[in-house]
Amino acid sequence: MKQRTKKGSGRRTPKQRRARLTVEAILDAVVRILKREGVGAVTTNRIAEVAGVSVGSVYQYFPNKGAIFLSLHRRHVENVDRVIQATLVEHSSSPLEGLVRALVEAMVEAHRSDMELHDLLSTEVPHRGGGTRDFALRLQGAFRLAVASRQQELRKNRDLDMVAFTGAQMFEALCHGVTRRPAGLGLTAAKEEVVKAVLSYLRA
Amino acid sequence: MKQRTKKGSGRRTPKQRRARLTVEAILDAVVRILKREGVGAVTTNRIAEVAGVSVGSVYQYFPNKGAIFLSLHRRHVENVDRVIQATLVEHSSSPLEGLVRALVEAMVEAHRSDMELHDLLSTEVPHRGGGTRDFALRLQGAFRLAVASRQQELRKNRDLDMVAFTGAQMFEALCHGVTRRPAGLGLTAAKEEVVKAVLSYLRA
Amino acid sequence: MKQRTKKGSGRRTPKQRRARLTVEAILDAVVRILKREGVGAVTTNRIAEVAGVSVGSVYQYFPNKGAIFLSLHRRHVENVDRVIQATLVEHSSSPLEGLVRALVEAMVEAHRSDMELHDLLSTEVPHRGGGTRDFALRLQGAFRLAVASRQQELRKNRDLDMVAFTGAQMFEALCHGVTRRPAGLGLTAAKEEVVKAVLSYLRA
Amino acid sequence: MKQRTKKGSGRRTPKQRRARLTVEAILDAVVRILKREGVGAVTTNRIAEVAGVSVGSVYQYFPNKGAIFLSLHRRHVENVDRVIQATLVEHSSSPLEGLVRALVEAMVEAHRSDMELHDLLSTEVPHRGGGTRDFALRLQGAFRLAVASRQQELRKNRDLDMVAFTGAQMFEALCHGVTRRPAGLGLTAAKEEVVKAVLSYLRA
DNA sequence: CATGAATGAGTGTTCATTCAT
DNA sequence: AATGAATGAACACTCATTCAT
Repeated sequence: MKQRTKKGSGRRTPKQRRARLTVEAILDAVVRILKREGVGAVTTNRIAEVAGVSVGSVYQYFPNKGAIFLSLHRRHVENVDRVIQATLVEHSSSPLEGLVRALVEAMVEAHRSDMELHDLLSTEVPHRGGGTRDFALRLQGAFRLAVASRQQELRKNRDLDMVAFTGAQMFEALCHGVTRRPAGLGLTAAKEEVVKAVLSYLRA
Repeated sequence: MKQRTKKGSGRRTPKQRRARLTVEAILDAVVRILKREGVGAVTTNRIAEVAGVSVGSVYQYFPNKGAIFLSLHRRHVENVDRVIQATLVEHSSSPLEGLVRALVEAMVEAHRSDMELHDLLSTEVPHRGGGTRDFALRLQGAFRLAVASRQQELRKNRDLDMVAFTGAQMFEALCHGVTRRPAGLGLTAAKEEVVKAVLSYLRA
Repeated sequence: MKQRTKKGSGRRTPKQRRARLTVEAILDAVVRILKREGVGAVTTNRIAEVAGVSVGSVYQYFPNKGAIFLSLHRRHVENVDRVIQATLVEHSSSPLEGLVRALVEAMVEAHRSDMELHDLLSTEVPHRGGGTRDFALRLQGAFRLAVASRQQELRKNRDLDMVAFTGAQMFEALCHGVTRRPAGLGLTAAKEEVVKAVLSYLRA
Repeated sequence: MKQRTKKGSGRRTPKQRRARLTVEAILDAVVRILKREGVGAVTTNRIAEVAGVSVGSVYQYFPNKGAIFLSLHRRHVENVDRVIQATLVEHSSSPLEGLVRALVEAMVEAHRSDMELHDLLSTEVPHRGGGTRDFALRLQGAFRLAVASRQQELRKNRDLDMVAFTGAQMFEALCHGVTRRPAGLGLTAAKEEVVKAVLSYLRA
């Protein structure tokens, strides 16, 4: 209230900027520790140390350790979600195949950039559905939209809910799979296989 | 060395039987605590208490806490694996569709019986790939086998490795999905959708 | 030094008035927290919050947390002391019985108004004799005075120091007792009993 | 259940004996730290160190730090209570004066032996009525008993409840006072003054 | 003077693990 | 082999205090 930029622009007050920076520093610190030293090394004091702040500051922004992990999960999920939504919009008038290919491309890319982190997050960090559920639902929504507006490419009388649910499920799993594919399988081929799989299901 | 049955028969000594029982009691205790009280409540002392043995005994059979979780993971994976392998054998001469349907049926059943546990294990209990990797590979193997012996039902010149990998991936994800399907989707329909999805991919 | 009213009048500068107000706000905040949330909740930050000032301001007026409690103790003790001294003066020429009755009346009244606080202060807040000793001494002084000027009502050759000490002790304890009397004992009766007890000792 | 002495004697099993010993060691450690280093130095780790056990053991016998202080309070109160009750019984047929004198003697003695501790406990250690209330009630009970069986020494129609309440209150305060009397007042004289005060009240 | 974000030493408490019995 | 009391390193979290703005 006290400190406001003169114009009601989108710029944040210095306070808010600093806060956001600190929060990012903390989350990044967790990621760094996670990768370099494993979950066991992630203590609140270590986080503070690596983030270059004091433990007290960590607790200024997060009520407890769990909240930090949750935030991390959320950040990851939001990143991916953003990419997906953007792709969806960008290809709103492409034929199904183009859209699916773009989605696969985007998803795989989003994960390849930080796949190690994502793996750690999902296997080693406790997460009572922290946003994961949410993400799954949004992905379903995306699929529903994509399919609904392209009914002419699909067989009639298919249960849209079912298709969205199953399609989203398959899509996510297979995209993850790409980053984990055994040596010997090429990246491009693997992605193309995902596209093929998804399309063959949708068109079944 | 001291206590052995006189004959080298297959029967175990009482000692060994007791040991096996204790191990089972311990693993079951973990499951019970996990379900009723959450991961946070799973301490070695609590495990011993619920299992009806002393902490010392727990350490008689497991070198450390991690080993208990690993064993639990392994037990679960082995259960599922056993079912899969059995189905594979049983339907070794069925056509592809029959086999896939049977596999889905078996997999879903195996998970439905203890889906809550499996979810907890995979989201809340740290597991450095303990057996999960293994399981994925075996599943791929199963798919490779199934597909290889039914090449006539598939299009030619498909990369068997790729198909096995992608098929297995999809199969597992979708089967899991069935137990998590939104209210409104029937169980039978959901399973049939999985069959459809897998088949349409394999036959693509 | 900078800001002073031009004349050395008794009126305080606005600064000083504000300061006094802030100090009172802080002490009141402590009392409020003490009553509503217990000692455990009394942190310097909470005090500042409830007082409507910043932590920094709290430290402007008190060198540390202990000083706040000390001040509170002192404030309470001074309140009571003021009442006692006033009564003493007012009844300087009354006979012993009248004085004692008036003292009891005043003391009980002073405590009844904030007995809860006083109890908390004496049982839950650490206080290395902060002022309590002082108060006891002043009370003794009061008794010494009262008794010395009424020697004719007492038996001869009694040790004045002893009588003042014991009388003051008894007086304080019994007055406190009145506010803690078990249900069933009337207030007036309880006070009269204190008067009786003190008088019978002094006249013994 | 397992370990029992052959005869159902009062002897405890070694386990219980050891436990009791540890508990005592812990409480004694607190007292020692309290006296030598002040309340501020009483941390659970320090307690363990001084008691010669591990922190873990401290928590084996006390659920939390507060419980230790409570136990200490209780131990003190029980000590005093025991002495009082014993005196009461021993002098059940003495005249009032003898009983009161004995009670004062006992009480002062009980406190003189560890007056420093008692002061610290009541001024520096938080204690939400931990047994103090209880003790006050038992003391009242004692007085009621003492007075009731000696009605012939008292004036008629006095409210027994009132007398017990006020008498106990006075008794405790004055006995405490003895250990705090100003230099110049002799111990014997001070005690005798207490006797005089109590008697003169009871006989008023 | 006021502010309140930042600090970090220090605290209570837990829990995997050991080992004397 | 079984027991479970004892251990103590390690952790999450608090809060009195400071100081740049």
